[in-house]
Amino acid sequence: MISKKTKYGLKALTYLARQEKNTPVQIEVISKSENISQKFLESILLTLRKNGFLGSKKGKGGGYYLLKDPKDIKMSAVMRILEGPIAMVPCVSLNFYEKCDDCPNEKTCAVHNLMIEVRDSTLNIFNNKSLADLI
Amino acid sequence: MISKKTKYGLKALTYLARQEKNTPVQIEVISKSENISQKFLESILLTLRKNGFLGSKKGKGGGYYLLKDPKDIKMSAVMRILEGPIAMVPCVSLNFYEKCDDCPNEKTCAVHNLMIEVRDSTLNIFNNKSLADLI
DNA sequence: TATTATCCTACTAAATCGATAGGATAAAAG
DNA sequence: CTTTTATCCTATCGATTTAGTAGGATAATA
Repeated sequence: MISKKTKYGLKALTYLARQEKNTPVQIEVISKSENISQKFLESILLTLRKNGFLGSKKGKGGGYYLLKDPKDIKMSAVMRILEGPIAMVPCVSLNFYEKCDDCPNEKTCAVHNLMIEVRDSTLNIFNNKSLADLI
Repeated sequence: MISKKTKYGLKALTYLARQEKNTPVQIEVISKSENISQKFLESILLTLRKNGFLGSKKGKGGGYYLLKDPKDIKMSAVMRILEGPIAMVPCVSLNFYEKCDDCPNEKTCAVHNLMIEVRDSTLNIFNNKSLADLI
């Protein structure tokens, strides 16, 4: 299960991707349109900006806008920023790898090998899906 | 990310599946072999028994044993008992469906449609993988 | 009757989640 | 300049979940 943070972040990104011009959209507008708590959304957009997905503008006429073409925003990149690892166990994660305390040998761990398969199939979707494909 | 409960449960099941005879194995034996807290494992095996995967025997020579042939234990069934939904959002879950509060229309929700794809690819693995395949 | 091992309920510390509060900062309008 | 607007940023918080632990009840075997 993904967190609401991730879900709301994805919804906000698709909202911005649907704008024809890359003119800034205020948090309030997105939050009302997508039924998301404004303050919560604010913190989500902030992390998306800090990670290079969004630009922002302060003051009147300000708001958030996409920095890249939706075609060039891969779902795998977005998911990793919002949700963290795509893998189901840390010992199988490509970007957030951690060794399991209980496992003496990954190679022979049944769970490990199963979860590699799951990771690959999920990654295959997220790597080949851009924000543009969501609209 | 799956919980440790799920991970430990899977490991315990594969441990039992590796036994040649279906003779009961004590919690302590599994917990030591797999480096799992004995009391925690106890509660996990209990839910696996209550859900028809394991049988148990009390007293000396007692323990847990598989009720079915490992070939007939589908990963999807195990995952649903241990972890819950396989889907990444409740509105896409086949067995644990819940409507999203914020979403007026599932059909047009970009996140919804993306997560259906992910669910199907994950389910495709778990449905076609039995406990026997893990060994 | 003693031993062994599961059964079962309740509790808990720590982490995470989904926000909320409130002021600082910067840009634009008047 | 001053007011307005909107993002920036830190801190806090209640609820829930996670990963166990405690301790006794129950049942089977020797």
